[in-house]
This record gives sequence, structure tokens and C-alpha cells, in this order.
Amino acid sequence: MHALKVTRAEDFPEWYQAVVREADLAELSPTRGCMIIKPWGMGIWERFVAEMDARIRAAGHDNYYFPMMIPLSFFAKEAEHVDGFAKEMAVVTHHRLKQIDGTLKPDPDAELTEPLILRPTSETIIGDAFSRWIKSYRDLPLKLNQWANVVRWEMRTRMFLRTAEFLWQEGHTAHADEADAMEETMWALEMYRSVVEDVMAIPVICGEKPENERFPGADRTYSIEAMMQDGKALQAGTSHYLGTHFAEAQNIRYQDKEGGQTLCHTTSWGTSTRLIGGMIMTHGDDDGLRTPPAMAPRQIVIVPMLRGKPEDAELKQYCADLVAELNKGWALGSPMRAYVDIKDARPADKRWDWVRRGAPLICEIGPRDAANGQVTFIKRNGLREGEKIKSHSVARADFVTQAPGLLETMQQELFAEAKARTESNIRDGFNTFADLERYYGTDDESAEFKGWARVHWSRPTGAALEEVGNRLKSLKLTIRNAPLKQPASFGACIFTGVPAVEEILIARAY
RNA sequence: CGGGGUGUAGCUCAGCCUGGUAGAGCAUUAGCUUUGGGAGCUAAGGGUCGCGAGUUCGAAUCCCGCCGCCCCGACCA
Repeated sequence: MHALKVTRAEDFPEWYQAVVREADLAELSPTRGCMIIKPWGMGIWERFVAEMDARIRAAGHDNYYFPMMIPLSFFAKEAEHVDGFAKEMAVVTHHRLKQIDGTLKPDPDAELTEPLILRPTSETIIGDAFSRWIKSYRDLPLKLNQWANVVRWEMRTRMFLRTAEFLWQEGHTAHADEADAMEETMWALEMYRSVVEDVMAIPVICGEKPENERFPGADRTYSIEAMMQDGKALQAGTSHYLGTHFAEAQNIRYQDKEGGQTLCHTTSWGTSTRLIGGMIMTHGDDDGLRTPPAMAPRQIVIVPMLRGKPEDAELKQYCADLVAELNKGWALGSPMRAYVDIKDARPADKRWDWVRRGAPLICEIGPRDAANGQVTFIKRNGLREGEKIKSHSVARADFVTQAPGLLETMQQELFAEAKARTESNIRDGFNTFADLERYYGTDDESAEFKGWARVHWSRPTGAALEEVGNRLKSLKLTIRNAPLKQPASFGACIFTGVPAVEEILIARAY
């Protein structure tokens, strides 16, 4: 019997929601489409922030904070950008409420002369600042980052994966030329890969988005794509080379060494709380979440087998000493995070709570363990042997010595497991569109597992690309990206039959 | 925004077809028992049956409208 009522095989979307709820990550709020991130979920996000913020700063970026509300007129400046976001913007129109016929309503006499939009992303207001801050080539490169909330009025929301409000990080940089801006774009992509793979243990494929999937206003968009346990792709981070589009729209220029006024080349890059959804769908099992040790707010949770008797005091002391000792140790490059759960609840209930949350190591310590100087624990990956829970008993001193290694091994095992699953579910051998149709089927009985397709194409543009998109859409497929690692030679284009120039990944996506 | 489903106690749901004034399990609280692993017994508390209007002597149940949630679609750096 599993800790969750729904299994992945029975109903993947139901199972996903069960994990979010049962692992105490988040819940829906009374505000439509928005979620309340609970302590365990927020702790996971904060781990992500800590890891990524350190890398962003180490590479020479400073953190800033721009307003959540942006004057509407700012968005009118970049045409493609407007097209991309206009349909999902929340607009602030009034600055006062008034009792009208017994109900609170926006005061008609308090309408803003210019509406404000809740930022869906900050290119426009940051670009405005750039145009004032950048005067000379000596001011470049300018490298900013902000941790913020953004709002996109989505029609259909899903916890973590797509909500009306979410938390993210947005990097914005300005450079003297394309080469420097492209270096930044690729740096951000690689930095994302390293955090997502090394810290979250989610394997990804780095690549460039096709023209029709670009960020509105970008010259080139790169992404990291991750395969979920249902075979769907999740865009886990994006990095954009914006060319001079925003510089033109917002007059971001610098005086070059020859004294001329030159347009800056800008970039932007972002990752969001969506990654937590990706972590759930990569590492979750039928007992809940398996939190990668590097991401776990608490890596070792000790559940004392308290029995409401005098000897409880001794047992509590034993556990407190053990935690203190563990917290002096280091694992995965940080001090270990151990915790004793002394909540007045039944030990078995507490154990299962931590199993569902996915604490990497859960120690269940009773009076006998304390008397014998032992630690009894379970590993969240490899939790069961058959149907039974598999527990381990070792001497306390050995546990303290082994704990960092256990956490590091678990981190590697989770990554290796996901990596193997991803690789074995990317299929080659599709030579024509008909091959794709055969594999993915024309009618959607989505219960059957379908991974990704790796195919060659001639990289059509414009109307021809749109046609390709439509054909794929009939199979509910999208082009995810063209991996940075390309083969030496290409076959025929799967769509047109002409010689191909690029290898791309095709998948169903979140 | 379109199609389908659904909404009854904190959670999972029964009751609805065939109208008669609210149920179960889990959870909560209290007591006793139990104690190396999601305990047992007893008792108690907890519900404007999503919201509104209608039919009726009487509506969780029938009719109409609206809303939320879930799935599919459209849309979605």
C-alpha cells in the first residue's frame, strides 16, 4: 500500500496534484489561479534561490528590484512584445475603493490617467532604466538580475506549472556587441543547466528554440528541456538574445570609442517556480515526492519514538545531540540540514508525512536505539523492498560519518535514474512525418507512454514553418529545441524530404 | 473562452434517478487501553448540501441561471 491514493500509472495529472497536496508543497488560494506556497514548498524554492543566486553573483551580476506595476505605455514600444503578452495582462485602473449601493467598488472618480499593468516580465521597465544608465562603452556590459513575482492571466492554471502569479528570477544584460551578448546568453543557459542538473537532479537538453517558439521580441531563444515521467517535455528555463530590438524601442545606446552613438545588444533569461513542478514530475513516486538532497530544506529528519513515558526525555536528548552532531558535518557543498520532529503526534504518522514530503533520510529512533547507540533509518529513494519498507540500523558514530555520503549518493542516484529514463525515451529512426503519425497516433489515448522524437529537418521559416507547426499540432506535438550538440551529418528533412540541416527534438509538452 | 465531468463535515465520498428536513470512513477533541513502527475501544464536536432564483405543503434531490474546481481543446518567453 502506497502513501498516495493515486498512482502515476493510474492517473498522472491526479497523482501530480496529490503530491502537491500530500507533500505539503502548496495549495490553491481563494484568489483564482494563484497558489499559496507552503513551508516545505517555499523551503525548496529558497534552496533553489540560494544556489542560483550565488552563481549569478559570482559571474558579476548585481541584484536590483524594479516595480511590480509598469505604465501601460511602456508596453506599446516593442510591437512583437505587445503581441506576445497583451492577452494575459492584469491591469490596474483605479486607486481607491468606494461604497456604492452597499458594495465596495472602484471609485469612478479615482480612475488612473494611465493604467498600470502588473508585470508579466520586466524588459520594458528595465530597458527604460538601461537607456538612462548607459552612456558610454565604459558602462558596458551592464548585468542585472531580479528575484520577483510576475503575473500572467492564464486561462488554465496548474499548480507550479502555470499559475496566474509566480515567482521567478529574471536576468537582464546590455552589451556593446552581438558577440558579447551571445556569450552572456550562452553563459546563462549553461548556468541553468548546471543548477537544474547538479542541484535539482533534473536532466535537461540544452538547445535553441525554433523561430515560432521564440520569446516575443527575441532574435534567438535557447531553452533547457526536461522529460517528465509521463514523457512530456517541460521547458525548464530560457535564455534570450534580444539583438537590438529593445535597444531600438527604448533608445538604449552608448557612445563608442570613436564617439558615435551605438545600439546596445541585450539579453534576458529566466527560471521560475515552475521548476518545482518539474522536480515533482521527475522525482516523485507513488509515495510522494523524493526531494533531491541538495534541494531538501531538511535532509535528515529524525522521528523519535516517543511513548509518553519518563524515558522520553533521554530519547529526546539523544536525538538532539545527534542532530547537533550531524549539523556540524557537510554534504553536497553545504552544512548538513538535520532536524528532529518532536511534534506531539504519532510517530508512524510523522514518518509518513516525511515520506510524502520526500525528506532524503528519515531516522526512526526508539529507546532501544538510544540505549545501544544506534540509528535506524530509511532512505527515501529505495524506500521499499518489494512492498515492505526497508530500514537500516547502524552505530550512531557510523551514521554520522556515512550521512554525507548517503546524501551525495542519493543525489547522484536520482539524477542517474532520471537521466537513464530520459535517454531511453528519446527515439530516433523517424524518417518521414508518417513515421511520427504511426508512433504518436492520430487519436489521443494518452494513457500509453510516449517519449520524445529526435528528427532531422531543413529548418523552414515563415509560412512553411507554420505549416510544420500545424501538422505537429494535429499530433499534439511541438518542437522543443534544436540541441546544441548536433550530429556531423544529416539525413532528409522529415517534413519536406529535402536535405536536412539540423536535428531537433519533438514532444508533447507542458 | 468551447466540450465533458464535478461541487454534500477538515479530507475521500454515499444519498439525488423515485422530493419528507443530513450520512459513512478517515481526521479532530476527551477518556481508557496499547506501544519497535500508518493502533484498539468508548464518547463528543463539526455541514447556510457551491451561489441565486423557481416549482412544491415540503428541495441536497426537480427546473433555470451563475460560480469554482478537474480533464480535453484553444491559448500559453
